[in-house]
Amino acid sequence: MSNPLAPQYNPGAIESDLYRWWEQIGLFRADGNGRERAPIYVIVMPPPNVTAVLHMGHGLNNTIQDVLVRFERMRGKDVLWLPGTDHAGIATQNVVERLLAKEGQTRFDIGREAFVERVWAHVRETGPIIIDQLKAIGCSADWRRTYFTLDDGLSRAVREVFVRLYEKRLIYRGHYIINWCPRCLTALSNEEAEKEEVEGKLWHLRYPLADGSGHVTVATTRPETMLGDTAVAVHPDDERYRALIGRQLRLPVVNRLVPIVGDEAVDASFGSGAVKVTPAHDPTDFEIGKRHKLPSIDVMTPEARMSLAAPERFQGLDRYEARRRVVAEFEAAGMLEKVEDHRHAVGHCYRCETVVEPRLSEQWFVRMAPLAEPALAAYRKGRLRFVPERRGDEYAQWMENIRDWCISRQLWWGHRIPVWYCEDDRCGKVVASRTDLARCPDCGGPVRQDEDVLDTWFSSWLVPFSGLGWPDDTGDLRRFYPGNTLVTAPEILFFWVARMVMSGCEFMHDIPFDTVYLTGTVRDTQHRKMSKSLGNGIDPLDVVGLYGADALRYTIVAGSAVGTDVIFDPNDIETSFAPGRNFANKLWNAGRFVLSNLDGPTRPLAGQGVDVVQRRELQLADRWILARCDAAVVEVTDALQRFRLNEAAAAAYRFVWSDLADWYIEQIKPRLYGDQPGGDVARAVVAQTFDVGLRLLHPVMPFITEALWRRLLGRLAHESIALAPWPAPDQRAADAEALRGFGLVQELVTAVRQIRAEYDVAPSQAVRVALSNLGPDMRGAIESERGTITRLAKVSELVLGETGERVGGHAVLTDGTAVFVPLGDAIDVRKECDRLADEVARLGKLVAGQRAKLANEQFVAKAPPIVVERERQKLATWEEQEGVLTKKRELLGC
RNA sequence: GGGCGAAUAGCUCAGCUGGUUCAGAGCGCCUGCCUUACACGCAGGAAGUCGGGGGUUCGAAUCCCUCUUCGCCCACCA
Repeated sequence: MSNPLAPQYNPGAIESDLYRWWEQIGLFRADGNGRERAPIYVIVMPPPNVTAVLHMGHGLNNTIQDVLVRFERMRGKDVLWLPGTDHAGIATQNVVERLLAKEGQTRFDIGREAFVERVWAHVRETGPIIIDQLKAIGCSADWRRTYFTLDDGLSRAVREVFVRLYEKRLIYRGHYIINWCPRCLTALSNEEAEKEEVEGKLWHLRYPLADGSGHVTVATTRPETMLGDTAVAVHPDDERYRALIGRQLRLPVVNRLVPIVGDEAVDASFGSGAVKVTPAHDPTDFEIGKRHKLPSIDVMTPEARMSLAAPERFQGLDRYEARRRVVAEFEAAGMLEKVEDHRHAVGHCYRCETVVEPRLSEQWFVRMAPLAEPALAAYRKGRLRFVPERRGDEYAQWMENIRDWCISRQLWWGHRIPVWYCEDDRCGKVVASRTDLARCPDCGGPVRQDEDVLDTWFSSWLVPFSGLGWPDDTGDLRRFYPGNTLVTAPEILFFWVARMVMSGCEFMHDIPFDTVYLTGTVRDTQHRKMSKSLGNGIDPLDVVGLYGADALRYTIVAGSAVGTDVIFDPNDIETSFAPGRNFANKLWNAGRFVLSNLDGPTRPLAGQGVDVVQRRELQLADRWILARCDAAVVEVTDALQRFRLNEAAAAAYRFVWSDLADWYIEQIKPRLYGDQPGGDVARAVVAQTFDVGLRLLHPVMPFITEALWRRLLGRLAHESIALAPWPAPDQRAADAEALRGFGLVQELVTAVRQIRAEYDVAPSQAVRVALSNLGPDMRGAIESERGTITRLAKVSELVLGETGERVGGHAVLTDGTAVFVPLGDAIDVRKECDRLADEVARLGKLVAGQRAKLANEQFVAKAPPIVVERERQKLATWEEQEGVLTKKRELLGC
């Protein structure tokens, strides 16, 4: 019959057509599955931090999500995959940079309104691109529900939450030292300021006493901030300095008098024991300043240049240039005591990696301790679990040491803070409002809205319910909250995951999900995180273009064990993704073979009709593959349930490639070609087992399995494998006898092939094979699989019993069956003797070791009886094999 | 500075509650095959003191201690 499929799998056209078709039949809609009384299952996904480009991390993350979603969907669960594509915050940063680059600008000076309009026009234009990319790798979310941060629905949720927290006094505003990015010109949360160890210096600077009677040495890593010093602090119990407390120092360079104060925060054992106090530029100093009512002098501009508060010759200098000048002036004045190397942690902006500047400013904060309490309790009670488990400790540790969340950002995009200030000085009312205000609700005077916007995560932490329509009481919300599983990247455990749990507890009175699966990170061969700036990334779409989405997905899944990172070599995409590419092609060709040998519906394997295949019609191989198939179902299902995606992929791979393609399909060829009877049975069994294989693989390789499945078994036009039932284990398929029997067939074929290869028997040359000492399993196997053996091992004649010849190749199978391949005088007797000697020696060692083990009274007494029995069996087998081979040696005259 | 993880074949990694998956897979490598599903394939093969050392146990890649090397998370000692 004609074969419509090309021998080489060509993913391109197939994949895009299939995706379109899936969308047409409403496959991904939770309300379109047509299931009843199904358990509820929700997976939400994180905001991609790049707007228009999918990177490998997202490829990984989304693939794993999709594998689990498809698995659950096939198991009949009502799946809602809520795709949270947040385009504010981080994403917008990228949009802005791309826009600027496109227009050759360094910044926009077009005013807030025009700017926001400009950015959002671009977002609207590029937004769908990431979705198209996710579609290209096969992600099956319900994209209609994709949310954008500035969507009306989401804005309502954000305001609702803000107002509620404000009214509960869990949101407050105040002057504190926050992390400031001088490049992004905004405040950052603690989590956004990534601490990184750097090699720095510790400068020891001398500050003279005002009366000229000596000096005090302070140690600092940041000399430039001394321009803003307003005191020097020492520990009140420090004998060296106690007498100096209350005295004045003359600050060099700026020539200002500052007091010496005593404060417990000072560690007398570090540096010189005296610390310069700069309340405007250091959190500790800020606290000291508050305790001693010291003035704060902000010597820097938002861009981290020296401000007008600094001496004139420093004004406008970059902070590092100012540092050099300050040090130089100290040195010139002989006030630089020494400089030491010093490793310390410095905060870096997580967007642009600029060194963060601690800066005193007025910001909005969320009081976190009350919110963390129930979120921590949920974990402690075991209601929330992490995969891998150890991530739970990180979660708990963060919750226990939680600090208030700085939520205001001095950016032009994102949600404006919904707070209005009355501009009438006599009123001065500050209102948080769910709706825009035009005038003061108290005095009716003019109002202005806070200029700041909210941290992008302030909308993201609400996604599990805001994405379902909250604060309205929607059907989605009742149905899908709480969900079950969150799959995401470990980098955003605190940014996002922990905060979602907190918001869920606070606003929905329940945790949003009970399981958090944290994926690994994609790294290059030097274990560096893949990133655009390093240029060590792989664009998943390149891989899709080259080998198809299924090849990408299989490779990703096969490589991601729980709790470990995934390593790819960006310089060798071909080798990196060869496993997936090869397997996709293998599957495709197995499918081609099966399809070209089916010419209509196959006979049912179970059920009532007259047509049903009877058990006695099954050959040993049929029973074997059915048993293997059942084992594969159990393995894959179990692995997916335990989030061991790599094991699921490996089990399905083994079943399809090793069992089905390498052995079963080879076995049934004569039957299919009509050279042997029973073609209809072979067709029925291969159709069923291949069908099961496709379904087991569908979550990992959706396109190719769908393409093959639709052509198989005369499916109806609207049927999709994605909605086919997940294969159930079938006790009736269990068949230990068939597994043993066909296992021996495999052993025998392999043994003959080995002998053939060993003695360079030409591939076209058939050989005779003689078997002796066979057990009952082997006899049964020969009876039903004689043809298989002779064909696969290229055997001209299979003789039971001795042949009387003595020159040839020997082997012995695990059941003790002796295999003899007579090779006449063509072979080197010496060589065979050596081979046998090696084999006997190997067995001899095993036997000796085993005897010693069993002679050990301790072992026999202490090991479980089952283990002891097993070891006895082993010994018996080895002894028998050794005996057979020793006899062979004697016959050969070795 | 505190907490955690990893080290297994040339490369990337599995090996889960100690004992029949116990030394594995894929890629790479060597040999032979264009056998009418597939050369992105088939058949065969070489290759590892399971990072070093010590311990527990009848038995350790697996559990404990220690050292070495990488990595991650957290951290206001200037």
